[in-house]
Amino acid sequence: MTSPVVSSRDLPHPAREEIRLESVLHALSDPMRLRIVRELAAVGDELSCSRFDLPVTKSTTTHHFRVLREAGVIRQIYRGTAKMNGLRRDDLDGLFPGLLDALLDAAARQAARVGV
Amino acid sequence: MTSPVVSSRDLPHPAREEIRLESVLHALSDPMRLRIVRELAAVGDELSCSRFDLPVTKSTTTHHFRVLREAGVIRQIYRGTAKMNGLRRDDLDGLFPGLLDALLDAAARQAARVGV
DNA sequence: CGACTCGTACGATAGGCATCGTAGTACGGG
DNA sequence: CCCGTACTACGATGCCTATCGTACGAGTCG
Repeated sequence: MTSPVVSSRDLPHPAREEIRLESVLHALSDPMRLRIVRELAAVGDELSCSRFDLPVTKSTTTHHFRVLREAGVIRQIYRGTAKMNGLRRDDLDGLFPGLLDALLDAAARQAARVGV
Repeated sequence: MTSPVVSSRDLPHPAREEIRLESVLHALSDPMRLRIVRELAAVGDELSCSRFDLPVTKSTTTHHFRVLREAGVIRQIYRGTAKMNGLRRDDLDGLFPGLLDALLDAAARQAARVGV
């Protein structure tokens, strides 16, 4: 059978059962990463890394996306030269029902309170 | 009027409006501190530090309680030689409705899944 | 007072991590 | 085939932090 590889480069993701709450919380405890996740949730679709306008260098951006991926918060796949990022909403909702929405709501409330 | 000081030693707590989501998530991203908060929520009352049987020294325990207090997750007051710890549920619920319950539920689910 | 318990303070240590810069790899288009 | 774009890898740096041990302070009880 022909190989089902979509892209030649694959990225390691934790399986749903391997996702740890502590790692998710740690990933979201960084302002830059929380911002990324909020933006992903707002768009509701996959976004390439370059679509984010973060006040850090590309190296640092790569680092943050890797932390989010290894924590199981986002899924990353290569599509051409772009690296698409999507929230693992189904996995997170399956493991921790209501948590992601509560977190996003909390972040939105704080943003509204403190000022974007 | 006579001074309303209950105990001679007072501890610094962030006001409700000063509590930051990132700090709360960071505080709860440590297994030891998540365990403390889960126990506090389960009991539903104040507990002295010594009521917790944690696999770390007393110095480290003190450190974890301080992180939780400075993040605004718990409130600590001295009562005699004991230092009582209580969840700041009203403040957290006021700032981030549903978040604490979602977090506690998520922690309980993971504990049930992985094994206490 | 004196002993004991509870918790703190301080220093040390080892590891983690957010950030950067530079050099490099993968892919797509002319 | 060469170039540009997108992202990575690696090393450095400075800061934060989880942990410990020891020495100390504050209360309580005999």
